[in-house]
Amino acid sequence: MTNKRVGLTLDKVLEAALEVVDRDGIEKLSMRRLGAELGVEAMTLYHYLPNKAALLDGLVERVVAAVRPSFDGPAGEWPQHLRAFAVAFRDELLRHPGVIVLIATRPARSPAALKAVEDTAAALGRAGIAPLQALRIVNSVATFVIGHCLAEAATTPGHPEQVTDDVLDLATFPTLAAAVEAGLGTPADHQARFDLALDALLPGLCH
Amino acid sequence: MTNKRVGLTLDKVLEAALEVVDRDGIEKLSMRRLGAELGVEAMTLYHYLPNKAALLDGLVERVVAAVRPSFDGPAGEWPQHLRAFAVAFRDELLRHPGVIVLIATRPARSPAALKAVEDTAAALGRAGIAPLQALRIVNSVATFVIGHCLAEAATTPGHPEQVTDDVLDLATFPTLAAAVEAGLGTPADHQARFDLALDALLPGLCH
DNA sequence: GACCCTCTCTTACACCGTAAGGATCCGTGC
DNA sequence: GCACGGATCCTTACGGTGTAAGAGAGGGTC
Repeated sequence: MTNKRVGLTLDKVLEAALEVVDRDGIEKLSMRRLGAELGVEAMTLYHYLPNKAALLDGLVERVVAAVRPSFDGPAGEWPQHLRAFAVAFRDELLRHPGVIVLIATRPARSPAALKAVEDTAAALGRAGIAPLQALRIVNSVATFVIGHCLAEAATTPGHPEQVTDDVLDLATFPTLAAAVEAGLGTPADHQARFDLALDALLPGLCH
Repeated sequence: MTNKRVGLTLDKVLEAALEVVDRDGIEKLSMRRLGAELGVEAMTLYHYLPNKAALLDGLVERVVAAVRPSFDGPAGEWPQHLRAFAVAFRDELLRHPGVIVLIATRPARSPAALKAVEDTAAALGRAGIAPLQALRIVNSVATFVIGHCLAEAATTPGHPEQVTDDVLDLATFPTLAAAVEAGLGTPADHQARFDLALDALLPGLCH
């Protein structure tokens, strides 16, 4: 109709898509809605993307690329390196809850993501760990964070139905009820669970 | 058209749905297709289910209920209990790869699932662990298994594009290339990674 | 037979991803 | 100047989705 140039860019498209997902959830991200968000018809987006799968892949890449672990200790202390990565990864995932399932589902294979993995694994290699074992360690930490964040985001405030759902039957589920009473499912609990498991996993991975 | 009674049941519907997912993948599960599978129109299914979400929840419940950890050691050795649960859970998830993402996304809140959690947590409680801590431990193991299986199923043969994708550039990703050469991404590697992380996690959770 | 409840179907609506092709704009070469 | 060509945007259309609304058939009970 209007046919006015909007000055679109793949980057702008992805940014708008991430905005939609963060605001309305992943299930509300459609080509038509994203187009409307950008003041453009849905089909216009296909000038920047071959299909919707590429859009989702772009979101994954964008979020993964934003993970910036900050650890400036000596290169030899790779457990701390892994911990910094895990913490930074979780922080970024929780910033974009709707994208977590995408990350869990379509592993990032972009050069940037592969480079991050390669660098971390190479650091382990310099500590005398064989490549296969190094990648198992890195992947273990990554999948742990993803699994944790999926659970955390699924029971985080704003999401439908908490663990503390309806009244938990004290008689049939006493332990569960007591745990909910003690704070199960709260943000602090998620943080504590993350720390608990990470502190268990990391030392163990250094056999 | 035919309007013949088929003798449908919620159980039969769920079973057929699981069959479709196992055979064709979760994205091919639609009400119309499921109806066709059962010799019925799509809308007929709504006599057994309020909506599609309930169908997916039913699938989750069905798969979760099939997890039957077998450990007959003394009740006190709860780390072995948790290990048996983790192994049985993974086995069942890998039997239904299409359902994993559902399980990761919509936590099971059925009485049966809650009872399984309650029982495990209660066992930890008998070992002197506080309810909140017990549930953190149980949840840590569960989310770990889910995260691992998501990654495993996403790179399992039959799924699109392996890690060993195109030729991995030996120059830019030497560690990665070496790991792939050594068997990264094979079923044996996934098993090894699962064992590695589980052996790291469990002793650590017993602080 | 009359009734009612259970089961099934038909129709319809609003949404989805995207294939195909037309319209407009703009930079470049003549 | 002007024509051309590619980049950008739109329109239309097709087959798919979940599901709301209501019609109609089957079988059990009075």
